Amino acid sequence: MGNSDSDICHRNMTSPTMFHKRQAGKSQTRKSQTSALKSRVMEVSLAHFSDVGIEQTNVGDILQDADCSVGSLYHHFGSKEGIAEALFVEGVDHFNAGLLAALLPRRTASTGIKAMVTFCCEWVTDQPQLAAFLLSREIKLSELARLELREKDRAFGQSTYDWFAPHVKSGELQALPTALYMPLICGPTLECSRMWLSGRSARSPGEVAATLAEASWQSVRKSVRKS
Amino acid sequence: MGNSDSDICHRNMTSPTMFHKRQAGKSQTRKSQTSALKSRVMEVSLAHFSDVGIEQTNVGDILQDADCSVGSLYHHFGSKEGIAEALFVEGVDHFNAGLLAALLPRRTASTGIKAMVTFCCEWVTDQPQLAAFLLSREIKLSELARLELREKDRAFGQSTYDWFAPHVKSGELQALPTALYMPLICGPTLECSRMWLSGRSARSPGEVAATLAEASWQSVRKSVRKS
DNA sequence: ATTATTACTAGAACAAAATTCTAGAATAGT
DNA sequence: ACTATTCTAGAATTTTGTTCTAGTAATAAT
Repeated sequence: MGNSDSDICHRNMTSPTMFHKRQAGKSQTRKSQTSALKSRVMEVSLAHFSDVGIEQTNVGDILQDADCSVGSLYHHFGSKEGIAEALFVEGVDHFNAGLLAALLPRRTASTGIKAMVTFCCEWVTDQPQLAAFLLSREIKLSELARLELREKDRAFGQSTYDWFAPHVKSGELQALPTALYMPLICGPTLECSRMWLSGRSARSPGEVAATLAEASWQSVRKSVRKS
Repeated sequence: MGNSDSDICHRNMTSPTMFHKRQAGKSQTRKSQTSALKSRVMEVSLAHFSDVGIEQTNVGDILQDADCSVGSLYHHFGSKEGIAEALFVEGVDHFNAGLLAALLPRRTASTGIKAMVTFCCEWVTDQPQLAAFLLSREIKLSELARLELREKDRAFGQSTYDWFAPHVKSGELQALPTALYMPLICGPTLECSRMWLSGRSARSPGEVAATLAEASWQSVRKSVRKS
């Protein structure tokens, strides 16, 4: 309302560009610059998130450390939680893929189960920051990401179940509700990981991998006891 | 600087009281009113926290739902995180106390371990909100609370270990690094709980308690296999 | 009983931080 | 060449957590 010729006081009085501070990489394609920017933001954010938590991390620091502008960040991620969401999905993907790669080639029930546990232990020990982020907080996901993740979860569950089924049939593995295999096999390891990552335990999962693998195997194998 | 008689524009121009909206409970003692206020805040906060997370919860909503003033809230809790901290400590206390109460009276290794698992399952199923809050986020604790909790953790670990030790000696339980007992016994259950609480699994821990108890027992018992 | 001290309540003011908004630059598509 | 789209930029805005001053009830001290 009340726009006149003399009304020169627009919302933005300054020209936001003139020349760009950040066009350093002159010869690079825009595409690669963009994807580099996104990974920089995610990397920097992960460091902050796993250090002080999402809430305590402020966007300004991410901007500064990743040498990114407000506009770019909100263009690519939508919000601070959006960054967390992207990290979460990427992390789950990476973990699931690795676990399957460790499991599928095994031919016996015992080696398969133990490979799963061992993989968990190594993965957590190898990338403690990402592990801490995935294990310590439940991210508030958007509806879209929730569905995407649900589907991936389903596919992952199916793949593992396809591997389990023959061994259940052959009597090596107990027949259990599908939803119990993962918790029984990886639950103890993940719990140890949480302890270690939060400093409540000194022993890294890597150090106790063999013990955990044996114990978890005992919890799901089918066996007749002596006593 | 520059205070004069005419400088009547103080920081607070309004009298914040005059009469109080909230003095409804006339006959109650101040003490009980206060503690009622604190529990109201904690109850309301838990609902919000477990629903949308600490970050997404805004203080204004808590204030409104708990019918509390800004001043009171910050007097009692110091900050939003302070409320979370209080909830966390209270929750851990309650859980640990319950677990010990379930474990200590048992006389055999088998019944003790199974009682622990069963208790976990029931506790989570009985108070899903508190469980979701405790399981899904790692709270940023103050130094004071961290130490307090560390000490409680130590005492709890000691109590459980005192119960375990004789059974290890008698050969019923495996001799394991101390830090592994809890993860092996409760890890699968807690993992199932997370699944259920986040809607990824339909089966409540309560429904699968017996199966979990048996499996966890197999993972820590000492036994000679037939095969 | 009177006063001093402390614990608590109240909400306006403040500060800090997240996000929106407008606009310009690079790129892709026609 | 021109149009549409994606991306970058940072000032402006909004939101939200927290501080601050002031007043009230309860308790302790004199």
